[in-house]
This record gives sequence, structure tokens and C-alpha cells, in this order.
Amino acid sequence: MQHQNLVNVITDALPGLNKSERKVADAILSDPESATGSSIASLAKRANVSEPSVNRFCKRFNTAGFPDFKLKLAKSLVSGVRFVNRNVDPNDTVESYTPKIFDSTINDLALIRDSIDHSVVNAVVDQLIQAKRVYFFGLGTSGSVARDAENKFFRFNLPVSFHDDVLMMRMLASTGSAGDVFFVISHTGRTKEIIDIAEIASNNRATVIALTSSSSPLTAVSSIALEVDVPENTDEYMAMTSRIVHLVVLDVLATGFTLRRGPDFLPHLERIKNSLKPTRYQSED
Amino acid sequence: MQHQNLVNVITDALPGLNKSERKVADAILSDPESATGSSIASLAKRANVSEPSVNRFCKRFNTAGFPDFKLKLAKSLVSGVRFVNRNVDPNDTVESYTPKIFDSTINDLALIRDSIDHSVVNAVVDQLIQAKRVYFFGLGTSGSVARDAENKFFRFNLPVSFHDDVLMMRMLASTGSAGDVFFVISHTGRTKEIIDIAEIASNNRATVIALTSSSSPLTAVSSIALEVDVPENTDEYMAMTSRIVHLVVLDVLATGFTLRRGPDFLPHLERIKNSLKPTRYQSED
DNA sequence: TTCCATATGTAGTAAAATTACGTAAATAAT
DNA sequence: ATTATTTACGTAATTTTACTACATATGGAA
Repeated sequence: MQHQNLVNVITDALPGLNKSERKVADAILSDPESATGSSIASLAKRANVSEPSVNRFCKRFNTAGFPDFKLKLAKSLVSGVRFVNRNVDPNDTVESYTPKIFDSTINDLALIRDSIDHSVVNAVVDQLIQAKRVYFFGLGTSGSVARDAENKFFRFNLPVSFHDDVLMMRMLASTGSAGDVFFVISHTGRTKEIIDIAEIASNNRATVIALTSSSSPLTAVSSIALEVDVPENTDEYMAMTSRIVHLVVLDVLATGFTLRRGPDFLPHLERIKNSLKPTRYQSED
Repeated sequence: MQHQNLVNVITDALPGLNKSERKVADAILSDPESATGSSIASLAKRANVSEPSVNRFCKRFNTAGFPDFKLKLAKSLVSGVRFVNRNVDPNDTVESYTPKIFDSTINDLALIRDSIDHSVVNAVVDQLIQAKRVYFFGLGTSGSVARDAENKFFRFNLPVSFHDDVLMMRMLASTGSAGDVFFVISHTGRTKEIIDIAEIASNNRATVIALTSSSSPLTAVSSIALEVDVPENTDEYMAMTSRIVHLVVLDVLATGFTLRRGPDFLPHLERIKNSLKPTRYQSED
């Protein structure tokens, strides 16, 4: 858990602490924000313990010392506040809910950035490079992600299509074979139809790549699973950010693809870019 | 600017700095992460300036001193934005290009979060609330955004559709009238067809909302323009992040919409959520 | 009670940051 | 061009902060 929150760690450790450590913990938890700004002396005073006690407390939590502890605490607060306390509530105004939505998306992206499995990304790029054909499948919101993926990957001179119709998916899966890549996108990874379809493709020895949450049924029936666990959103008002994370993961894959193809491939991309020029009013600057 | 990121603030201020301040800035920006961990002495040495110069540098950026500066810098780094201007280059490996893609997206989101015009957001929500009907229009990548918007807004018990076919758009625009909202999404805002269509709708006294870049021709022919200026991506390898920013802006609008509707509306959303349950394998946890 | 281990504090030391001040560089004025 | 004046920067002293070594206390087990 790279992203374990110091505040939570301290709270969890609370029962196992001895008297003075407990006092320090209480002092910090009662106002973590101010703790990040205070000196070891003032915190010791506030907790009614000696300075070395505070220092020892810090080391107990795997920090180099008090300054390092403050740093990590401060970081925890930034992400902590945004994860925990930044839900949209009915009294929010535009000024307050707008940054909340942005922040929650940003945080999810940062989370996945730090937890994504690079070797899986590499393996997926391998498969895409070798693919005879790539199908992007997705329903609902993931359908939009699949559509975007098509728009991105067709540039690679590769037969690509996206589908959001389960009957089409079924038929395509049933005619799939080795060399075909079925790239299945699903936030939950629990949609029965999608799992069925992935299984059909898999049985035909086609490659099934899943972009979904970990330990989902879809993962089980896939050749490779890009597991992306975006925290479940319980807030009624808050949007589902997983689709955005999925889009960025696809950007990463496309980048990996481009790099693998090498610089000789860039003129091709340039040509596609230029093809749209006549459809636009040119900007003056 | 509550949300202004220290790294960005420093980058922006770069041109106005004097020699030694510049050296300090460079030293920090070259490796902000390590800067948060080092002492004033070591940073001064690394930047080839004296300690007070570092201290003055810190105060210049509205911090109490070096420790406070480090704290704020650390927080800025957590909130996601790390290496602002690092492009993907051909020698990148998965380990290096993956965070770059994420970071550039995160950075763009943070940028728009801090620059978006709240009054415009409010005005757009006003229009959507009053709308008899909403059409989301987009081509190419923006088509996927429009599709996602449809998937989001239909939940509001509102006649919504998305279109990525210019002929359909044209026909719909020509039959539009007051009370209809045409929500036109375009990264460049320079696509001739789209501008034509927006103009047709506008002439029919329908409301045209544009989600596009500022001072584009599309803005000119729209009733309201949500101007979102995502830095142009010159890097061949880097993905276009504007579509992601657009998606988040639509999330913001949907949130505004939900809040405006009030808590009585939540059961309706819950019902939609529940309608999908039978399509899924339930999770055990 | 005595012993040992753990817990906590005291005092000294080292390190870090800041301030006051002086010199150098750059700019403006003559 | 020269001088005056402002601004930039560094040196050195001071203050604040953090850490270490050591001593004392506290609590449990023999």
C-alpha cells in the first residue's frame, strides 16, 4: 500500500501505543493540519510529553524523524482530505462543487498512476502489436471509452472497430480466432453478457484483454487483465471516474504502441493529422 | 487561488526571477520531490547560491520560510501534478512513459479546475434545467464525449440524444426551436461543419452551448461558451487530453444539474442504478 | 523485594533556518 | 563617463529546531 494514509495508520495503531505515544497521537489527530506546521517543541508541549517522545513517536511510524513525519503527514492530509471529506453535498455551490469533481478525478488518476502494473501494460502492448485485428467492446459508459479507443487505434494502420451492441459482440466473438484481440472494457467486470462474450472469444483461442477492476469475473475469463481499481463512489452526486481512468490507460497503451513501432511510424500519424486540415478554419496565430 | 499548484506558480514566475532566484527555481523544478526532503543548506549548494537566497526565494512565493515552503511543495506534489513539462521521448520505457501520460492529464485537469469560469458553468446549468430537449453533438473524439454525455444526462428524465453524424446534426439543427439546447463539443472549435450547424440552430433561436477552446469561431456563434483551453500538444507521442477535460466538465454540469433538482430527485437516480443489477453477477464482499 | 525491561524525561549537542548587516552588481541620474 | 541609488546577494552571527546520550522512573516477573 504505497498510498496508505498516515492519519489512518496512526488511528489503527492507537490501541498498541503506550502512554506518551498515545498522548502524541491524540494531539496530532485532534488537529493534524496544525501539527504539520508546528515544531517538535510546541507539539510536545501540546501533548504534555517531552520532545524525544515526539521524536520516538515519529520513528515508530517509519519516518526519519519529526520533519520527515510532518512531511508525510502533510501529504496524507492532502490526499486524505480529498478522498474522505470532499464529497459533494447538497449545500455546495458552483465554486465548491467544481473543484471537488476535478479533485476526485485527479486523485483517482494519481492513485492508478502509482499502482498500475507496468509489466501488464507491456504485455498488452505486445498483444496489440501482434494483433491481426482489434475489437473494442464496451456497454453503457464503457461504450464511449471503446469508441474513443477505436478513434485512437485506427491511426496505427490496424483493423480496429468498437462495438456497443451485445449481439454484434457475440457474433464477432464467435467468429474470432488466434490473432484476433478482443479488448473488453467494463468498470465492474460483472456484466453477465460481457463475460459470456469474453468467454466465447477465449474459447476460440482469440486473445481477450480486459480493462476492468481486479478480481472480477471478467478477469478470470481473460488472457490478460489490466486491473484498474478506482474507489467505488458511494456519493450520489459524484460522477463515476473509472471511465476517465480507462481512457488514460488507453492513452498509455497507444503511447506504448507508438513507441514500439519506432520513429519511422511518425509520418503516418502526421498524415492523418493533416487530413483534417481542410475541414477547419485555420487559426490566425 | 486556493488551488494553485506551487510547481506551476514557480514555473509561471520563472521569467520574472533574478539570477539567484532562477537558480533556486531550476534546482527545485528539476527534482521537486527531493527538494521537499532536503535542508536549506543542501538545496543552496545544489543551486549554487547562498542559504539566505533560498530563504528569500521561499518568501517570495508567500510562504513563511523554507520549512513552510517545503510543506506546501510536498502538498502540491501529492495533489498529483509532478513533472509539468516532460514529454514522452523515444527512449522511454513503460515505467517512464506511463506516469508521464497520467501526469500530463492530471496537470491539464488541475489547470482547468483553477481557471474555469464558475458563472458560465452556472449559466449552462440554468439552460440545461430549462431545456425541453438536449442534443449533444461531437465529431471524432468529441463524438465519444457526446456519447458519454448522453449516457449521463438521460438519467435526468430529459429527452437527450447524442449525434456524431453531420447530416443528422444539420437536420436536427434546422428543426430546432427555442427551448431546444444544442450542446456542441469541439476541441478546436474550428471545424467548419460544426460551426455551420451551430449557426443554423442559433438562427432558429435554439440555445447553443459550446464546449470548446476560447476565441474559436464556434464560440462566436454560440449562446454560451464553456471555454476550456487545454495546452496544445505538440508532442507526437502524447495523447490529446482535451477530451478528458471535457468529460470532467460534463461531470461538473451533471452535478450542478442534480443539485439544482434537489434531493427529491435522488430516488430517481437510485432506480436507474438498480435497474442494472440483474445484468451483473453480484460481488460477494 | 529484587531484577530486568521498558518507558519517559533531562540536558547537552548538532543541525537547520533565519536575521542583521555589509558588499557587490546593476540601474538611473547627472 | 561618473556618481548616486537601488537592488541583489553573500557572510557571519543568532536563534530556533531536532536529535542523541544518558539518567531516572515505572511496571511487571522471578
